[in-house]
Amino acid sequence: MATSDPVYLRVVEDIRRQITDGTLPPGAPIPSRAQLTRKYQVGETAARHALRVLAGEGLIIGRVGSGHYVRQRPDLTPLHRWRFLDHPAPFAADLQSQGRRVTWDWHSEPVEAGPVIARRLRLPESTMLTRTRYVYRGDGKPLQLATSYELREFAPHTDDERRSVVARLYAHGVKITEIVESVHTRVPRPAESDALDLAAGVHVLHVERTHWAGDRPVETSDIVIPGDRFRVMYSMPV
Amino acid sequence: MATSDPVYLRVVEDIRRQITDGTLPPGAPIPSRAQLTRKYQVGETAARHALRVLAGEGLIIGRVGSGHYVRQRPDLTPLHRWRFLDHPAPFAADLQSQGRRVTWDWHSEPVEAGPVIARRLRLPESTMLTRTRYVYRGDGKPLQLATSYELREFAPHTDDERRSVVARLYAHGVKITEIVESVHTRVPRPAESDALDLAAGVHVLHVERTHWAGDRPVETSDIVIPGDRFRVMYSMPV
DNA sequence: ATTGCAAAGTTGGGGCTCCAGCCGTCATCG
DNA sequence: CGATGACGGCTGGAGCCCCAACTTTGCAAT
Repeated sequence: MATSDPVYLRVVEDIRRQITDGTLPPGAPIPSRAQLTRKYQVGETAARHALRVLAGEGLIIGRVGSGHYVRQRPDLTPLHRWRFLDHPAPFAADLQSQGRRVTWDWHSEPVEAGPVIARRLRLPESTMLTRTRYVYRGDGKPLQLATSYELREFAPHTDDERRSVVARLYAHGVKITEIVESVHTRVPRPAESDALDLAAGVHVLHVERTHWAGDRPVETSDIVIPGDRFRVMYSMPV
Repeated sequence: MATSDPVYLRVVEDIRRQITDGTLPPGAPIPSRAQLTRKYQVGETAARHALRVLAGEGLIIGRVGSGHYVRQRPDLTPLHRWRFLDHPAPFAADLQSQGRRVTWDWHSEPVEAGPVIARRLRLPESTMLTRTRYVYRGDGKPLQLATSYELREFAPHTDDERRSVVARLYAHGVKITEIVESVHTRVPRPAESDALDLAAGVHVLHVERTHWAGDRPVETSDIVIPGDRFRVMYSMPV
């Protein structure tokens, strides 16, 4: 705008425009630091900063040794961690710190993908998937519903495999390059109210998470957490 | 964790701990770049990066020429902009770009603060405040309810003054040093459903915004925007 | 006592450089 | 023909430096 706009902004705005208008589609490589300095006639510092800003906005993702790429869902801000309103600790850590027992409930019977999951995994609706369900419990009451879906060949067998999706898929030769999370609050569905034993009017936080290997979604999960006890808050990795 | 943790993390973790455990209260000054390099025996680059990361987490705020300070609400992530799900433009810009008429509806009759607003402004409940209400309309239907409260002496008189809170208060010798926003989605209250003519089951986005001058809150506002058309998303300034 | 001003300190933008560790590719060797 | 290893490119961490713009402070002059 002004006569003396920061130099790095020129780079940021140009690349941002190319991503939002589709010139650079999801997965497309962004020029490297060295290339940017030549292309925009800026110093390396400005080029680095521009890349960091774009990564902070969730438009691109940097992969060490490889380069920067347009994220699969540049429209969704990456979630770094979220917090309870009256609790400084991140949610996952919070569960542990309160000494709540976590039980694993794994369903190995294959299920049909269905329209929602099929769209997220780019598969035909009739594809048979493995459904893994974790139910976190504390004081005997369910605290969270988490269901993940993946191809049967990736199904976990040991408890260790159940713990880390990334490590398990890596063992199958599938390398997770990106995790996309979409978070919002909403009214719980009847089935969720039932399962979580919710009082009327209580909201839930809904997290949709998809693991990508390159341009291919390979695993997706839904987490439903009851509560008006927190607000969704984001903290960006810098 | 590992043997070779980044240097800047030591600084980040130490300051973060001091903020979360109350050693550094809201408003407290953070050591400057030069002081950090001496105190932690790190380079200036590491010190700067540490400050940037903490600012990115919403724990501290940098003021040019003055220094870095603990934010008044380090528990709330600062909102940079938010987006529609199916719209790349930020919300405010979006309204303008769609050519929607914005009407100003300013109530000069003083109102009592009441418990919620009084707590946010740290005033007695009986304090008489000026209530300024903006109602954005498009196609004749209300699009957004925004109500802001402030001391009567700061009341706006011209349309220009109504536009910028920061500029108006500055004219009164009150300098805004920080803006704290808390955002969440929820079920609309009956009065809001009425005013915004909402269908049953439609959620609203609720933004609570407070302007701070030093350690004193001087103006606060509530914005209620209807819609399941968007998700709350944050993009941190880096 | 009040005003004005200069000096010192601080942030944010920017430049340059070096290096470890990682990734891909390509050529060479068994 | 397949495996191995070397090499170049890339990111992220880190160091040092310079400067403009801004704030704060303290001193000096009115």
